[in-house]
Amino acid sequence: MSVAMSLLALLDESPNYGLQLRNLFEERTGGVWPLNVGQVYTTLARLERDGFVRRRPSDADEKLYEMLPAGRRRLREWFATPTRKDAPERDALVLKLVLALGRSDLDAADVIQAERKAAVELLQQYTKLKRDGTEHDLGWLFLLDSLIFQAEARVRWLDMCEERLTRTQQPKSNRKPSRPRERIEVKS
Amino acid sequence: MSVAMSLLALLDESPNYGLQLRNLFEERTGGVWPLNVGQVYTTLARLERDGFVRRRPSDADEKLYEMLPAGRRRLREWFATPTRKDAPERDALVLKLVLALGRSDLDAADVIQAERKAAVELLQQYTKLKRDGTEHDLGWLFLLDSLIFQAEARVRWLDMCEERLTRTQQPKSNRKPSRPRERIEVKS
DNA sequence: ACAGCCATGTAACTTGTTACATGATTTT
DNA sequence: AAAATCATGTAACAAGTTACATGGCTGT
Repeated sequence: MSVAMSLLALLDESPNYGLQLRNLFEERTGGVWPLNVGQVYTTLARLERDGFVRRRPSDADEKLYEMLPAGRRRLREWFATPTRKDAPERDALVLKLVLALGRSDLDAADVIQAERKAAVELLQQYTKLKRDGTEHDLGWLFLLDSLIFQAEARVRWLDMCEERLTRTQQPKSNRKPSRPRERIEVKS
Repeated sequence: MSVAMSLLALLDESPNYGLQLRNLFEERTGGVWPLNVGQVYTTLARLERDGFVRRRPSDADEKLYEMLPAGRRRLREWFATPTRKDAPERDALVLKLVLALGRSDLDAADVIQAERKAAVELLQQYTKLKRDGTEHDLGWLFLLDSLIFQAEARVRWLDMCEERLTRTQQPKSNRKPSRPRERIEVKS
């Protein structure tokens, strides 16, 4: 849906061509969400099929797409309606931990540590990206902040999982000496 | 991938049938992530096609699936390797805000408010679910905590966006009187 | 027999995704 | 002219998802 709605939003500003739409999309999102050109064409075809857009008849090669009333309605509706799903999306990382818990052949704490390392690296990557970002577009800030917030939440969650895990395993005792892990500092 | 990996993990514990696998999955995830039975069968077929599992030949009706070495390798690899994507997933809500910023026909602040309301409701739903959860499974706790952390992060992000927005719009002044919004309390 | 559930499937569809083909235009 | 780049497309696939068909079993 995301790509389709993006194209509708862009076309609502002005009729446009495929590649140009790709470029606009990547501009708006600061290149954080790359978009394969091919997908623009496939998505445009699907939007056309569904009666949301059409190729402007007056255009020489009929490659210029423009909005149709149904498309405008769909877009308005999308903006107005909070995106709620009946069930939360399945989260690969969470699933991995849940499934790791039962297994005798691996230590859930190890999985947590590996994932935590990756998550922290990602977080630092985002904060760096935000710091070095030359663009001062508000949308770009929103996007980067979102990535950072989500990544932070993930790291904190992993920490809580680790804590919960060691707490329940405490009774068995003789755990590995838990070297204190480095504190991560995150500036908003 | 999530469903496929779940089935592999469950089959790694013991060979099993389609419906039983669905039930096990929903048990482990406390019903938070419903799984259509049909999808179990389609996914099993794909796993079989790829040589990760097979129908046990000794089984009467050949409906019992069991793990193959390649499947075990795949599973081990999945547990060992942090899930990193080359680009972050596109986030419909973030996208919506980014796209809303440019538009003259709607106020981004309204979109934020609507989404914030929905996000807070979701968060409260999760905290309630966690509080009332009769099961005390560790995996269930992990899962619920993850949902809560992510939802919290989302709400905070929306607040930050709103703040950023009003700050940049301040100059223009004569904004709507910003009634103080209710504080949400979240207990971990 | 029949209603109802258990269980297994499958056809069809959605969104996302990319590798490749093709033609047009521009640069060297 | 050859190479590079722009631009449009298409075929094919992955993963998720559901509506429906089918067959077996169980209790009334």
